Amino acid sequence: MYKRGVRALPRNGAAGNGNPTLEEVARVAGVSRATASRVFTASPKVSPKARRAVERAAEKLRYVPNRAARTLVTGRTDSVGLVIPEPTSFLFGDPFFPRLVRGIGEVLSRRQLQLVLLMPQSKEDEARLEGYLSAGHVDGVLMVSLHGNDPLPERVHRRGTPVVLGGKPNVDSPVNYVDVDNVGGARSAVEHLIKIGRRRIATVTGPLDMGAGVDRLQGYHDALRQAGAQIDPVLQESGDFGQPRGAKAMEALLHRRPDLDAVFCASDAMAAGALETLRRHKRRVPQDVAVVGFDDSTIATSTVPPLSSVRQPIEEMGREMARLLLAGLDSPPSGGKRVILATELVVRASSGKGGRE
Amino acid sequence: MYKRGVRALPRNGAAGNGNPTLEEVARVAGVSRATASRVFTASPKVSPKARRAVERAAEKLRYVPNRAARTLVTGRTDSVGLVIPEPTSFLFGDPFFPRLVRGIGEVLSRRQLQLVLLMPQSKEDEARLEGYLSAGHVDGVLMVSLHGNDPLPERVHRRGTPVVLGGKPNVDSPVNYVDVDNVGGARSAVEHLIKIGRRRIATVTGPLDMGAGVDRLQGYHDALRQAGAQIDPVLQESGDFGQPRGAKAMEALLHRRPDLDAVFCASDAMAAGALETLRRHKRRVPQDVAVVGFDDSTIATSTVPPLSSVRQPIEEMGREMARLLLAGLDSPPSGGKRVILATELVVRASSGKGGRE
DNA sequence: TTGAAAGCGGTACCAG
DNA sequence: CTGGTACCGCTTTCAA
Repeated sequence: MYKRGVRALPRNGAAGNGNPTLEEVARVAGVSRATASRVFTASPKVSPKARRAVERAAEKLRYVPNRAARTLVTGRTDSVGLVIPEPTSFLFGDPFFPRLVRGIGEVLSRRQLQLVLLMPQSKEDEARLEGYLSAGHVDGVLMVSLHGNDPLPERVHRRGTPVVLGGKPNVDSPVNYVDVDNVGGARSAVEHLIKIGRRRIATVTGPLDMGAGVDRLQGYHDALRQAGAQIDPVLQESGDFGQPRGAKAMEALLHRRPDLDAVFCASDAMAAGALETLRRHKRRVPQDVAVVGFDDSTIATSTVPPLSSVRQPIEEMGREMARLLLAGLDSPPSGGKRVILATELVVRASSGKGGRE
Repeated sequence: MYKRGVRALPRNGAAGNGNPTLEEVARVAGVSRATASRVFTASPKVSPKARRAVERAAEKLRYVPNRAARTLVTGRTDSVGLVIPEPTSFLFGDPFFPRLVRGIGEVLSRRQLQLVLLMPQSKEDEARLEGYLSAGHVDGVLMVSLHGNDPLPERVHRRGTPVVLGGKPNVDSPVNYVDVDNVGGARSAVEHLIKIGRRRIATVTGPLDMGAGVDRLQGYHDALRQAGAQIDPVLQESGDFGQPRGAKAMEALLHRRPDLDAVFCASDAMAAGALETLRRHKRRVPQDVAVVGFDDSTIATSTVPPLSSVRQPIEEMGREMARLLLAGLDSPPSGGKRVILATELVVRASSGKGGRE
């Protein structure tokens, strides 16, 4: 009874194409499949002669190992997914993401891991994505820009796939995450505004269904409270990190409190929007209204006047996420690890020299 | 002699985690593995009773089919890769990509295919990527923004993986592609400039290692030649599609030909850069110098004055790429299919009313 | 150092 | 309609 070659015609399924298999390489090299395999798994115990024979055969046949087969036995895919559930227009417009991806890529690339970016655009996409991630397409998952109480990370985590979040999840969750000190950053921004003598300090918040949005608002509150100031909801308007909403929010704030003398925006893009509105309303910046943003992105230096802003180490955040994931790849399922990175206030003309102090 | 459960301890490799297998689902459901499999492959021949039993068991065990195993036998992964070999800063900055991704995503999503974005950042990344793509991680590959004579698409194509390019490859290649009519678009832009009476028409080209760059320059030449004008290399400066280079190129052109009266830029971003430079040199647009861009992106309407530009159907290009790939997924390896989409000139103030005609 | 063989978790053919 | 079973291509004992 044969074990192979029983069929008259090759079955049509089978890895689709007629790519060479390890078996064929072994045959050409005149060794067993086991030995050939050892060559590709960098196993130590192979004679130089056998190794060369296999390498030559592989080259000749243009052999590439079938990942599905390898994954099936090793349980590894050597790739990790980065999930960003944002509309493409947002994803590609925000200067945050390229920096994050760069940081992540640096670390993963060194470990020969393939980074695949996944961008669910709808509820159905997310459902399918859960299957994709749970079914062993990737060894681990990084997720950022989660809104609301997205169940995806926990679900994937529960299936035994290592997960690291960028940004604190909204609900308490056993999933590892890396975040920047949003509370502290916002607090230092507002403290700075207080120090330069501003008293009616407004804020344009981020999306309040995201940790970053909530925390930056928290920092704003903390600083005011600590200075013994009242928290006035009229001085607070919510946004979405995008420039148009920043402009609109500023409009609303000016309407409600024409006498405000400073505004802290939870992103540079929104701060840029606020500047537009202030200009239209003939408010001088920083003389009449001081402005501080958050991110210290390229936007901050290209506005007129340049924006004071809270700098976050985004590349480092990406690197740290990747490192945390790598750690989780080797060791058994871990959870509850968190890393918080420091932020730093950068003062520029929008709240600095030329002001009225 | 047992076939299963021979080992005292479960082997540690094996799909890593202890996720439930089809075998277990079948056992719980009281049916054979074959029947259970039929339920998940949407095979018609299953009794309602058996089907329900399997579904219940699967639910209870939180079963998710192992993709590697399935792929190994079917040869399909139900995912397709989109390769964009650009630095992250460029990728995320250019308004071209979100629109393309949106178009692609629309079509793929409907077919339940997972889109994975791959962004090689270095030569090593590209080498690894070739392995990833060739090893059967994806059923098909879309590639855009290829520079020079990148061998990747042909290599992957030769391994039997369907490939569709966005943008004409530089060398003649058997790979399918979708492109917009860059030559025609550029020609109509320049014809328009001629028609409004401009005679010393300069151009800032795209990267000349890309089809889009070459073709738009070609269109510029065609229009001039057809009008019986000389082609003056002094009126030509090369760029990279990015805004800073557009500004610099304009600088150089003004220096060489202070009397130029129009400029055709191969991208809106570069046209925006050119506008900056013209403003700095106190040239009025369009009175002294008319400007036309390419892309008709959001940039075009936000500059002062708004830019005339060549509109390209980018979402449609994405959709068409996806459709072409889908066609290739079902049928045997095809090649040489090409789709060219029409472009359209949109005239705005930078070359229109208020001019000197 | 090497080869034989037992699976990894599915799919699909073949009998019944 | 169902179960038994032969693979898919590779890794990894186990013995030789």
